[in-house]
Amino acid sequence: MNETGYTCQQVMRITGLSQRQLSYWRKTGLVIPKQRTAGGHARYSFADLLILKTARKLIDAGVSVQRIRRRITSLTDFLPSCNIPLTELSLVATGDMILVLHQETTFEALTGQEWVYSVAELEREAATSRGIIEPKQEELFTAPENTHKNIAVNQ
Amino acid sequence: MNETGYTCQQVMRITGLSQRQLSYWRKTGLVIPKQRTAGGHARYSFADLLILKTARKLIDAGVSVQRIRRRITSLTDFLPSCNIPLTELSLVATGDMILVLHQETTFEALTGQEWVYSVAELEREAATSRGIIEPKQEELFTAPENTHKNIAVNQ
DNA sequence: AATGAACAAAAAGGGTATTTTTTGTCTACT
DNA sequence: AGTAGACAAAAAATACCCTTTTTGTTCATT
Repeated sequence: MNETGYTCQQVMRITGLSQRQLSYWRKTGLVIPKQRTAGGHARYSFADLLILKTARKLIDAGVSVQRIRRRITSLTDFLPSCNIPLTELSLVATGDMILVLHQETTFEALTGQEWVYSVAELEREAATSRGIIEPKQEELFTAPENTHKNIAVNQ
Repeated sequence: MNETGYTCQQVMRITGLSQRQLSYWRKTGLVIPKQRTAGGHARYSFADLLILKTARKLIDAGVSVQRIRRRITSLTDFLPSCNIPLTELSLVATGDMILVLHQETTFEALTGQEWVYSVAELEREAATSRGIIEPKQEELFTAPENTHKNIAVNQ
Protein backbone atom coordinates (compact mmCIF):
# COMPACT_ATOMS: atom_id res chain seq x y z
CA MET A 1 0.00 0.00 0.00
CA ASN A 2 1.19 3.48 -0.86
CA GLU A 3 1.85 5.81 2.07
CA THR A 4 1.01 9.12 0.39
CA GLY A 5 -2.42 10.38 -0.51
CA TYR A 6 -5.87 9.35 0.58
CA THR A 7 -7.68 6.37 -0.85
CA CYS A 8 -11.28 6.48 -2.03
CA GLN A 9 -12.40 4.66 1.08
CA GLN A 10 -10.70 7.20 3.34
CA VAL A 11 -12.10 10.14 1.42
CA MET A 12 -15.55 8.60 1.58
CA ARG A 13 -15.27 8.16 5.35
CA ILE A 14 -13.92 11.64 5.98
CA THR A 15 -16.16 13.60 3.67
CA GLY A 16 -19.26 11.42 3.67
CA LEU A 17 -19.37 11.49 -0.12
CA SER A 18 -20.27 8.35 -2.05
CA GLN A 19 -18.00 6.38 -4.35
CA ARG A 20 -20.31 7.25 -7.21
CA GLN A 21 -19.94 10.96 -6.51
CA LEU A 22 -16.15 10.77 -6.38
CA SER A 23 -16.17 8.77 -9.58
CA TYR A 24 -18.48 11.15 -11.41
CA TRP A 25 -16.64 14.22 -10.15
CA ARG A 26 -13.36 12.71 -11.32
CA LYS A 27 -14.83 12.09 -14.76
CA THR A 28 -16.39 15.53 -15.05
CA GLY A 29 -13.37 17.40 -13.72
CA LEU A 30 -14.62 18.74 -10.42
CA VAL A 31 -11.82 17.13 -8.39
CA ILE A 32 -9.20 15.03 -10.17
CA PRO A 33 -6.50 13.45 -7.98
CA LYS A 34 -3.07 14.05 -9.43
CA GLN A 35 -1.59 10.90 -8.00
CA ARG A 36 -2.38 7.41 -9.19
CA THR A 37 -0.98 4.11 -7.95
CA ALA A 38 0.69 1.68 -10.34
CA GLY A 39 -2.61 -0.14 -10.58
CA GLY A 40 -4.36 3.07 -11.66
CA HIS A 41 -6.06 3.69 -8.33
CA ALA A 42 -6.69 7.29 -7.30
CA ARG A 43 -4.80 8.91 -4.43
CA TYR A 44 -6.27 12.21 -3.26
CA SER A 45 -4.04 14.93 -1.81
CA PHE A 46 -4.91 16.81 1.37
CA ALA A 47 -5.81 19.80 -0.78
CA ASP A 48 -8.21 17.58 -2.73
CA LEU A 49 -9.66 16.43 0.56
CA LEU A 50 -10.17 20.02 1.62
CA ILE A 51 -11.93 20.85 -1.63
CA LEU A 52 -14.14 17.78 -1.37
CA LYS A 53 -15.00 18.60 2.22
CA THR A 54 -15.96 22.10 1.14
CA ALA A 55 -18.12 20.68 -1.62
CA ARG A 56 -19.79 18.42 0.90
CA LYS A 57 -20.53 21.36 3.18
CA LEU A 58 -22.14 23.18 0.30
CA ILE A 59 -24.21 20.16 -0.67
CA ASP A 60 -25.41 19.86 2.92
CA ALA A 61 -26.38 23.52 2.75
CA GLY A 62 -28.53 22.77 -0.28
CA VAL A 63 -26.23 24.12 -2.97
CA SER A 64 -26.39 22.25 -6.27
CA VAL A 65 -23.34 20.61 -7.79
CA GLN A 66 -23.51 22.89 -10.78
CA ARG A 67 -23.26 25.96 -8.59
CA ILE A 68 -20.47 24.30 -6.64
CA ARG A 69 -18.55 23.77 -9.86
CA ARG A 70 -18.66 27.48 -10.57
CA ARG A 71 -17.29 28.36 -7.15
CA ILE A 72 -14.89 25.58 -6.34
CA THR A 73 -12.58 26.48 -9.20
CA SER A 74 -11.29 29.50 -7.37
CA LEU A 75 -10.40 27.36 -4.38
CA THR A 76 -8.65 24.86 -6.62
CA ASP A 77 -6.64 27.68 -8.13
CA PHE A 78 -5.89 29.24 -4.80
CA LEU A 79 -4.60 26.34 -2.73
CA PRO A 80 -1.44 25.58 -4.74
CA SER A 81 -0.40 29.23 -4.57
CA CYS A 82 -1.04 29.50 -0.85
CA ASN A 83 2.17 29.75 1.11
CA ILE A 84 0.46 29.43 4.45
CA PRO A 85 0.12 26.03 6.12
CA LEU A 86 -3.40 24.99 5.23
CA THR A 87 -4.13 24.05 8.82
CA GLU A 88 -3.92 27.71 9.79
CA LEU A 89 -6.85 28.53 7.53
CA SER A 90 -10.55 28.53 8.12
CA LEU A 91 -13.17 28.49 5.42
CA VAL A 92 -16.58 30.03 4.98
CA ALA A 93 -18.56 28.44 2.19
CA THR A 94 -21.94 29.51 0.90
CA GLY A 95 -23.67 29.19 -2.42
CA ASP A 96 -22.35 32.52 -3.55
CA MET A 97 -18.78 32.52 -2.36
CA ILE A 98 -15.95 30.84 -0.57
CA LEU A 99 -14.00 32.91 1.94
CA VAL A 100 -10.60 32.00 3.28
CA LEU A 101 -9.70 33.23 6.75
CA HIS A 102 -6.13 33.18 8.03
CA GLN A 103 -5.68 32.75 11.74
CA GLU A 104 -7.88 35.55 12.84
CA THR A 105 -6.06 38.37 11.18
CA THR A 106 -6.80 38.38 7.48
CA PHE A 107 -9.32 37.02 5.08
CA GLU A 108 -9.92 37.26 1.44
CA ALA A 109 -12.81 36.48 -0.82
CA LEU A 110 -11.91 34.09 -3.61
CA THR A 111 -14.57 35.52 -5.85
CA GLY A 112 -13.91 38.82 -7.50
CA GLN A 113 -16.73 40.45 -5.57
CA GLU A 114 -15.99 42.70 -2.69
CA TRP A 115 -17.95 41.06 0.10
CA VAL A 116 -16.27 42.32 3.22
CA TYR A 117 -16.44 45.85 4.51
CA SER A 118 -15.82 47.51 7.82
CA VAL A 119 -18.25 49.64 9.75
CA ALA A 120 -15.41 52.01 10.58
CA GLU A 121 -15.05 52.72 6.87
CA LEU A 122 -18.74 53.49 6.64
CA GLU A 123 -18.45 55.83 9.57
CA ARG A 124 -15.68 57.75 7.83
CA GLU A 125 -17.80 58.06 4.72
CA ALA A 126 -20.72 59.22 6.80
CA ALA A 127 -18.63 61.79 8.66
CA THR A 128 -17.26 63.15 5.42
CA SER A 129 -20.69 63.39 3.90
CA ARG A 130 -22.04 65.19 6.91
CA GLY A 131 -19.56 67.99 6.63
CA ILE A 132 -16.10 68.63 7.97
CA ILE A 133 -17.00 68.71 11.62
CA GLU A 134 -19.09 65.74 12.60
CA PRO A 135 -21.46 65.63 15.57
CA LYS A 136 -20.97 63.33 18.50
CA GLN A 137 -21.25 59.94 16.83
CA GLU A 138 -21.59 58.14 20.14
CA GLU A 139 -25.14 59.34 20.44
CA LEU A 140 -26.02 57.65 17.20
CA PHE A 141 -25.14 54.17 18.34
CA THR A 142 -27.90 52.18 19.90
CA ALA A 143 -26.68 52.35 23.48
CA PRO A 144 -25.96 48.78 24.57
CA GLU A 145 -26.83 47.27 27.95
CA ASN A 146 -25.05 44.01 28.53
CA THR A 147 -27.15 41.48 26.74
CA HIS A 148 -24.95 40.32 23.92
CA LYS A 149 -25.77 36.87 22.66
CA ASN A 150 -24.79 36.77 19.05
CA ILE A 151 -21.14 37.59 19.42
CA ALA A 152 -18.71 35.97 21.80
CA VAL A 153 -16.33 38.56 23.09
CA ASN A 154 -13.02 37.38 24.49
CA GLN A 155 -11.62 40.16 26.57
CA MET B 1 -32.25 71.73 11.84
CA ASN B 2 -31.89 68.75 14.13
CA GLU B 3 -28.36 67.66 14.97
CA THR B 4 -28.94 63.92 15.43
CA GLY B 5 -29.61 61.39 12.73
CA TYR B 6 -29.03 61.39 9.02
CA THR B 7 -31.29 63.10 6.55
CA CYS B 8 -32.56 61.47 3.39
CA GLN B 9 -30.10 63.47 1.33
CA GLN B 10 -27.18 62.28 3.42
CA VAL B 11 -28.30 58.67 3.33
CA MET B 12 -28.71 58.90 -0.43
CA ARG B 13 -25.21 60.29 -0.82
CA ILE B 14 -23.60 57.74 1.48
CA THR B 15 -25.41 54.63 0.32
CA GLY B 16 -26.15 55.51 -3.27
CA LEU B 17 -29.77 54.54 -2.84
CA SER B 18 -32.51 56.61 -4.45
CA GLN B 19 -35.12 58.65 -2.64
CA ARG B 20 -37.78 56.39 -4.13
CA GLN B 21 -36.10 53.32 -2.66
CA LEU B 22 -35.83 54.86 0.81
CA SER B 23 -39.45 55.91 0.58
CA TYR B 24 -40.68 52.51 -0.54
CA TRP B 25 -38.57 50.68 2.01
CA ARG B 26 -39.93 52.92 4.74
CA LYS B 27 -43.47 52.17 3.64
CA THR B 28 -42.90 48.43 3.36
CA GLY B 29 -40.99 48.09 6.60
CA LEU B 30 -37.51 47.23 5.40
CA VAL B 31 -35.86 50.15 7.21
CA ILE B 32 -38.00 52.53 9.23
CA PRO B 33 -36.19 55.42 10.93
CA LYS B 34 -37.26 55.74 14.54
CA GLN B 35 -36.65 59.46 14.70
CA ARG B 36 -38.76 62.08 13.00
CA THR B 37 -38.38 65.83 13.08
CA ALA B 38 -41.21 68.05 14.22
CA GLY B 39 -42.09 68.54 10.57
CA GLY B 40 -42.38 64.78 10.09
CA HIS B 41 -39.09 64.39 8.23
CA ALA B 42 -37.19 61.14 8.65
CA ARG B 43 -33.91 60.97 10.56
CA TYR B 44 -31.98 57.74 10.10
CA SER B 45 -29.75 56.37 12.86
CA PHE B 46 -26.23 55.12 12.22
CA ALA B 47 -27.54 51.57 12.63
CA ASP B 48 -30.11 52.31 9.94
CA LEU B 49 -27.33 53.62 7.76
CA LEU B 50 -25.38 50.41 8.28
CA ILE B 51 -28.37 48.29 7.35
CA LEU B 52 -29.05 50.38 4.27
CA LYS B 53 -25.41 50.16 3.21
CA THR B 54 -25.56 46.40 3.59
CA ALA B 55 -28.71 46.28 1.51
CA ARG B 56 -26.98 48.35 -1.15
CA LYS B 57 -24.03 45.96 -1.20
CA LEU B 58 -26.39 43.07 -1.72
CA ILE B 59 -28.24 44.86 -4.50
CA ASP B 60 -24.96 45.54 -6.24
CA ALA B 61 -24.19 41.85 -5.95
CA GLY B 62 -27.42 41.07 -7.76
CA VAL B 63 -29.51 40.02 -4.79
CA SER B 64 -33.19 40.87 -5.08
CA VAL B 65 -34.93 43.07 -2.54
CA GLN B 66 -37.22 40.26 -1.54
CA ARG B 67 -34.29 38.05 -0.60
CA ILE B 68 -32.69 40.99 1.18
CA ARG B 69 -35.83 41.38 3.26
CA ARG B 70 -35.52 37.83 4.47
CA ARG B 71 -31.90 38.29 5.54
CA ILE B 72 -31.76 41.85 6.77
CA THR B 73 -34.16 41.14 9.60
CA SER B 74 -31.50 39.26 11.52
CA LEU B 75 -29.17 42.23 11.26
CA THR B 76 -31.91 44.57 12.40
CA ASP B 77 -32.51 42.34 15.40
CA PHE B 78 -28.83 41.99 16.14
CA LEU B 79 -27.60 45.57 16.12
CA PRO B 80 -29.58 46.87 19.12
CA SER B 81 -28.39 43.94 21.23
CA CYS B 82 -24.76 44.39 20.22
CA ASN B 83 -22.65 45.75 23.04
CA ILE B 84 -19.61 46.24 20.86
CA PRO B 85 -18.96 49.61 19.22
CA LEU B 86 -20.26 49.14 15.72
CA THR B 87 -17.10 50.56 14.24
CA GLU B 88 -15.17 47.54 15.46
CA LEU B 89 -17.25 45.26 13.28
CA SER B 90 -16.87 44.13 9.73
CA LEU B 91 -19.60 42.61 7.65
CA VAL B 92 -19.76 39.95 5.01
CA ALA B 93 -22.97 40.03 3.04
CA THR B 94 -24.12 37.57 0.43
CA GLY B 95 -27.50 36.46 -0.78
CA ASP B 96 -27.52 33.58 1.64
CA MET B 97 -26.22 35.13 4.82
CA ILE B 98 -24.80 38.06 6.67
CA LEU B 99 -21.71 37.46 8.79
CA VAL B 100 -20.50 39.79 11.50
CA LEU B 101 -16.79 39.83 12.23
CA HIS B 102 -15.46 41.41 15.39
CA GLN B 103 -12.00 42.95 15.35
CA GLU B 104 -10.15 39.97 14.00
CA THR B 105 -10.88 37.56 16.76
CA THR B 106 -14.43 36.36 16.58
CA PHE B 107 -17.22 36.19 14.12
CA GLU B 108 -20.67 34.79 14.16
CA ALA B 109 -23.18 33.99 11.52
CA LEU B 110 -26.49 35.68 12.05
CA THR B 111 -28.21 32.73 10.52
CA GLY B 112 -28.27 29.51 12.48
CA GLN B 113 -26.15 27.71 9.90
CA GLU B 114 -22.64 26.63 10.67
CA TRP B 115 -20.70 28.19 7.83
CA VAL B 116 -17.19 28.38 9.17
CA TYR B 117 -14.86 25.46 9.65
CA SER B 118 -11.14 25.13 10.18
CA VAL B 119 -8.75 23.15 8.07
CA ALA B 120 -7.03 22.01 11.26
CA GLU B 121 -10.23 20.31 12.25
CA LEU B 122 -10.37 18.54 8.93
CA GLU B 123 -6.78 17.42 9.38
CA ARG B 124 -7.63 15.86 12.73
CA GLU B 125 -10.56 14.03 11.18
CA ALA B 126 -8.34 12.83 8.39
CA ALA B 127 -5.63 11.66 10.76
CA THR B 128 -8.13 9.76 12.84
CA SER B 129 -9.62 8.14 9.79
CA ARG B 130 -6.22 7.08 8.52
CA GLY B 131 -5.40 5.16 11.67
CA ILE B 132 -3.96 6.00 15.03
CA ILE B 133 -0.48 6.92 13.80
CA GLU B 134 -0.62 9.34 10.96
CA PRO B 135 2.03 9.71 8.25
CA LYS B 136 4.01 12.87 7.72
CA GLN B 137 1.23 15.29 6.81
CA GLU B 138 3.67 17.92 5.61
CA GLU B 139 4.27 15.97 2.43
CA LEU B 140 0.61 16.14 1.61
CA PHE B 141 0.47 19.90 1.43
CA THR B 142 1.13 21.43 -1.91
CA ALA B 143 4.57 22.76 -1.14
CA PRO B 144 4.41 26.54 -1.51
CA GLU B 145 7.03 28.74 -3.16
CA ASN B 146 6.55 32.37 -2.34
CA THR B 147 3.93 33.50 -4.77
CA HIS B 148 0.94 34.22 -2.61
CA LYS B 149 -1.43 36.76 -4.04
CA ASN B 150 -4.85 35.91 -2.68
CA ILE B 151 -4.07 36.39 0.98
CA ALA B 152 -2.36 39.36 2.53
CA VAL B 153 -0.13 38.14 5.32
CA ASN B 154 0.89 40.58 7.98
CA GLN B 155 3.85 39.12 9.74
C1' DA C 1 -36.32 70.35 1.04
C1' DA C 2 -38.99 66.46 1.96
C1' DT C 3 -42.99 63.73 1.68
C1' DG C 4 -46.92 61.16 -0.35
C1' DA C 5 -49.84 59.52 -4.18
C1' DA C 6 -50.59 57.81 -8.93
C1' DC C 7 -49.25 55.72 -13.12
C1' DA C 8 -46.22 52.86 -15.98
C1' DA C 9 -42.06 50.23 -16.83
C1' DA C 10 -38.64 47.05 -15.13
C1' DA C 11 -37.35 43.29 -12.14
C1' DA C 12 -38.34 39.34 -9.66
C1' DG C 13 -41.24 35.37 -8.03
C1' DG C 14 -44.39 31.28 -8.77
C1' DG C 15 -46.05 27.56 -11.52
C1' DT C 16 -45.59 24.08 -15.04
C1' DA C 17 -43.42 21.38 -18.73
C1' DT C 18 -39.12 19.99 -20.85
C1' DT C 19 -34.20 19.06 -20.94
C1' DT C 20 -29.85 18.31 -18.63
C1' DT C 21 -27.13 16.90 -14.70
C1' DT C 22 -26.30 13.93 -10.96
C1' DT C 23 -26.69 9.73 -8.34
C1' DG C 24 -27.77 4.82 -7.09
C1' DT C 25 -27.63 0.24 -8.44
C1' DC C 26 -25.99 -3.42 -10.88
C1' DT C 27 -22.51 -5.63 -13.71
C1' DA C 28 -18.02 -6.84 -15.31
C1' DC C 29 -13.02 -6.19 -15.19
C1' DT C 30 -7.95 -5.78 -13.03
C1' DA D 1 -9.72 -2.97 -3.23
C1' DG D 2 -10.82 -0.11 -6.70
C1' DT D 3 -12.39 1.09 -11.28
C1' DA D 4 -15.45 1.59 -15.31
C1' DG D 5 -19.81 1.14 -17.99
C1' DA D 6 -24.87 0.92 -18.62
C1' DC D 7 -29.50 1.83 -17.24
C1' DA D 8 -33.02 4.30 -14.62
C1' DA D 9 -34.55 7.43 -10.99
C1' DA D 10 -33.86 11.76 -8.60
C1' DA D 11 -32.39 16.48 -8.63
C1' DA D 12 -31.50 20.64 -10.89
C1' DA D 13 -31.48 23.84 -14.74
C1' DT D 14 -34.03 26.05 -18.54
C1' DA D 15 -37.90 28.13 -20.96
C1' DC D 16 -42.34 30.00 -20.88
C1' DC D 17 -46.37 32.39 -19.03
C1' DC D 18 -48.45 35.01 -15.53
C1' DT D 19 -48.62 37.61 -11.11
C1' DT D 20 -46.37 40.40 -7.72
C1' DT D 21 -42.79 43.50 -6.28
C1' DT D 22 -39.88 47.30 -7.01
C1' DT D 23 -38.46 51.59 -9.13
C1' DG D 24 -38.61 55.96 -11.91
C1' DT D 25 -41.21 59.71 -13.04
C1' DT D 26 -44.43 63.30 -12.41
C1' DC D 27 -47.45 66.03 -9.62
C1' DA D 28 -49.48 68.03 -5.49
C1' DT D 29 -48.80 69.14 -0.53
C1' DT D 30 -46.32 70.70 3.81
